[in-house]
Amino acid sequence: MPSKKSVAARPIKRVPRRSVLSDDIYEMIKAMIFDHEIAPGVRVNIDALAIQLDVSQTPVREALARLESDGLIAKEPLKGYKATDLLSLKEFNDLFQFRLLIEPWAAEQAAKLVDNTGKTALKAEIQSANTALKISGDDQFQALTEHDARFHALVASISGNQSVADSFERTHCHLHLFRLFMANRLHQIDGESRAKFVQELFEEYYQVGSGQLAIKEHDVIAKAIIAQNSKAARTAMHSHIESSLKRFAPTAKAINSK
Amino acid sequence: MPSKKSVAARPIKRVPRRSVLSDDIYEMIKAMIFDHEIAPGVRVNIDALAIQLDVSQTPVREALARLESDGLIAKEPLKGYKATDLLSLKEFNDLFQFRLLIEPWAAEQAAKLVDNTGKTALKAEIQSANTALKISGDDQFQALTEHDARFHALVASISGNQSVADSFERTHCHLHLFRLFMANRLHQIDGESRAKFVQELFEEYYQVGSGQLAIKEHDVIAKAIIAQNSKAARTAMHSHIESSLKRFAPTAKAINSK
DNA sequence: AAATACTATTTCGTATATGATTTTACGTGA
DNA sequence: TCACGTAAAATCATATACGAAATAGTATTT
Repeated sequence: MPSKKSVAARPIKRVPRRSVLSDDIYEMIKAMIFDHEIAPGVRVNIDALAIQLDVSQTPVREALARLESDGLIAKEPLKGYKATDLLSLKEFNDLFQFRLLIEPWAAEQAAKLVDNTGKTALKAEIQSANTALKISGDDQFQALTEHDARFHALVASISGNQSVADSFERTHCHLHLFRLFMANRLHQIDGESRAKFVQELFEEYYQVGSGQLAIKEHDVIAKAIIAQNSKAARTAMHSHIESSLKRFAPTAKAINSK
Repeated sequence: MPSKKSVAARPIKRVPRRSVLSDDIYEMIKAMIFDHEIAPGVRVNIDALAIQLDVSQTPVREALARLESDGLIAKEPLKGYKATDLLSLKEFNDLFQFRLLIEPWAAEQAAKLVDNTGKTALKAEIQSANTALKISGDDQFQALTEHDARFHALVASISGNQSVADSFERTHCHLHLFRLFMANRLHQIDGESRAKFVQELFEEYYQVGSGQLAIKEHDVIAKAIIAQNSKAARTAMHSHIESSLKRFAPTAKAINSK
């Protein structure tokens, strides 16, 4: 009797769930940290989080263990997990110094090793940045930040060195920068003392100015890599990171002197 | 009635368990990977591991999630965890390239920023290396490897840049190198064809030669840092990593062409 | 009134049980 | 003999329940 059954069973598309629940939970919690739904320094209650996400504790625990490894969550034994604090000014500078050590080299290697697939990917990413620039309103900074993260990860991956690419990704630098930015913006809302100063700084400088500048610098880097000009790629990446540091420094300072 | 009880309860030393079980399990599993109790590429059965370590599945899962983040364990959804394969020749070279990017810089910074605490720690670590050299037999290589890992981590930490120190630690480079070495040695036992070649290579070259050479190079680096000669520290670290690469390359090649 | 001790509540850590998916083994048929 | 299919075993993923530890709050004592 089963011959017909096997035929009948065929159409049932076996989609072997590509991701498991704990992976989804990991991404969800990361997103919650990203947009300050879980604020820096705030305790994370496993029970409450499990209830909120409507799952059991087990996948939440696995996700938190990974996030701890990532340095996004800190664990105090027998006390609980808490979101890590925002970058101090020193950590902020250290992070950029680290990037200066590996990213210019990565860009140089990328220029040496890039193939057609890589060139296409770079062009596509630059294209998506230009699209992001046309977005207006609140989402623009997030769109630009996401492009930024993807672009730098792409260059690192084209460099061909997995160790370098991994170490860069694990800094989660764009996540940290976005958290700084968000914290600053949130901070303005209640403490309106320096409102004018910071308001201008962001609405003007970051959303438009910095965004466009960063995109233009990305463009220079991408063109150098595509042209396989390794020296140009290296120096373009170097100065991009340095000017990025300069653009973000006021934010980092403002937060740390709050 | 409880006054006497409180007095009686006093002597019970409250040792607030400094580490939690899942952390211990994490270290245990890492150690099992380290000495090939869990061989590269082999599936890790959660149930069996939990029974073997005499704990429940929960801490094992948390530990495996962290090890996955570390790149020591790979996860295939709904299939299970498996120990990552040994470094390919390319990964081996990439890893050393990565180290060349950050460690010479770290040594340079360490020389600039080192304080008395750091100097003392460096001297102590060099001392422990000389002790390790006096060990005879099977444990010597492990002792030297452990010193090696500690020394490089120490320099990275003295550099003062947490991002750099973290990214270095997370490469687990000494763990990977030791696994390569162990695999090579284990491989010789059954496949005795190239036994003489490899036997000599290790008993002679690595256990004595490479060990002593590495220690001497460490000594040069340590002295440069203590003398706060940053340029010397940088170049010493650079050439140390390069000669380390040369010493280990035959092992990496032998394994990958097995 | 202040400090200490005790109790209660919350929260974490661990263990066990259940359901879903995959792998393996076996048997039937070509 | 090989291929296909079914069934059983193993294993992963998730949920729930229980026990232990820490914090907070309250009461009592000095």
